[in-house]
Amino acid sequence: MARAPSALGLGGSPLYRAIKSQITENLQSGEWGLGEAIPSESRLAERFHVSVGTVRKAVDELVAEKVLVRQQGKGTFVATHNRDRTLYYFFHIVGHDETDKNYPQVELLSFKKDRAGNDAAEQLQIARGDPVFKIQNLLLLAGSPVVLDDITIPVAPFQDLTRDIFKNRDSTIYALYQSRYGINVIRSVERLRANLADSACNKHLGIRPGGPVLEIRRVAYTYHDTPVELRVSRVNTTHHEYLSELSNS
Amino acid sequence: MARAPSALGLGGSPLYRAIKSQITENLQSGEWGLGEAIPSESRLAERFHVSVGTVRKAVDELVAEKVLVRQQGKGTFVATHNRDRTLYYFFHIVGHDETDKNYPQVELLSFKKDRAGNDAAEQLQIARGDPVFKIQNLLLLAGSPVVLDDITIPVAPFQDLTRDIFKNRDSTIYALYQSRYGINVIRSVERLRANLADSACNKHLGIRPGGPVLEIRRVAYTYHDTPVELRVSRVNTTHHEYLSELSNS
DNA sequence: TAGTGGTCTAGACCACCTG
DNA sequence: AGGTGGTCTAGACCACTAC
Repeated sequence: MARAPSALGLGGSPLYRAIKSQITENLQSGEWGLGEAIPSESRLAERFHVSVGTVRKAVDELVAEKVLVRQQGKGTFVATHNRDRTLYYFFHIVGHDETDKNYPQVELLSFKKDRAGNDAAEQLQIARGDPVFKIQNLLLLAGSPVVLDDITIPVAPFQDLTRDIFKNRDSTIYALYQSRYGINVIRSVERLRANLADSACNKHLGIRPGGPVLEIRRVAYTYHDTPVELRVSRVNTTHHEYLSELSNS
Repeated sequence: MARAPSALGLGGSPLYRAIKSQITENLQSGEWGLGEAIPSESRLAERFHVSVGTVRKAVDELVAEKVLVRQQGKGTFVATHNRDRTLYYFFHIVGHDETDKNYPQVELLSFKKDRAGNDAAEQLQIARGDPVFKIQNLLLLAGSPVVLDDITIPVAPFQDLTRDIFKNRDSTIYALYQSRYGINVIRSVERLRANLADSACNKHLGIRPGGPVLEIRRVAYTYHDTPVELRVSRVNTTHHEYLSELSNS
């Protein structure tokens, strides 16, 4: 019953990786939209001329990467960046007693077009002076200001973005990137350090000058390790903290 | 060619979970020691009376949990908590430019037996007043003091631990827990906040009083979510920072 | 009842390592 | 050459969901 091995596995990589790539391409091309079901495993197996087991292995990895979601008896669906998912995947600020499970309230402080400085250009892998959007957000938890976000994104992938579009988004910022611009944030690197409050922290977070403030510098990436966004957050850790869970599964 | 389904899958859970449990038990009982190879997949399949594919699925999960390590052509080995692995899995302090790939130098400042206070008791899920070891460590990176660790562990699982055993360990602290006490740290939860330096930070980390210091409170867990260790770290983030990578794979 | 994902089997060949 | 893990196939039955 053996079949031709590696029939499609060009470049020496296993077949299921090739299948995974093809599925990813269909995802990116929009053939299967957000939240929709993709074809059943047996149909995919026919379409790609491989066995169901091979499709399963490809889908397994995409599920592990949270790109797809399986539902037994129903089908396999394209994951969406909704509040339940993204927010708590990339948002790590909780109350000291961790009871804070409310969504943060967001206040847009400023939205402007600017040019990339040295640091932003390097982090976003664009040229210095390239146009970027600079956005300042204030996050309130249980009514009090806790996080001050300075977001920098290149203009290029977000051409038609305006203050109104940004402000009137339905859900999270990453959901906006995904639904309107087809950009899927799948990875982030955060660097944290302790600082002393400057006037902005004092003004917006109510930390007294010279008080402690947690600074988080995050770069968010999409496929192929392409940087999408640089975000510098300043956190008032008087009643909240940054939560990092490291498990193995 | 069908076989009796769920022949061993007691309790409604899939067979490969049962196999996984049996492998884990053999691991914990010490039948297969650290760094040793476990029997080949075909032998395990015979031993447990299942097919190789089922064994593979069980081993897959244990590999994902970093309990086992596969090496093509050689075999499957029991993971060890050596510097290459644990250290960089649970140690997140890097230089601002991330060039710091040197092992930290450790200086033991104090080691004493004490009784658990309210907070430690709660975090470690033991009774208030239960005996604990309290250990203070100073970590130097590139020669300068950067991290001050206050470690609290229950005496119970570490009965015969002494200052000498602790100080003269071969490798990392978690490797000691594993090799001498059979306790495998597999998960940790860290909570970070910004503080102002106290006298201890000033004395050991050279931060001026009132300077910013990053505080990390970590609880490390072994199997069944049993807490093993409470560790409060104070970090001088003048030239170093806490690195958190969140990917999906 | 029909379709989907979830589990399990049995056996093939490949890539890699060791002797 | 023989053993090990890595990939792939083909087909079975189960559990769940929808109609």
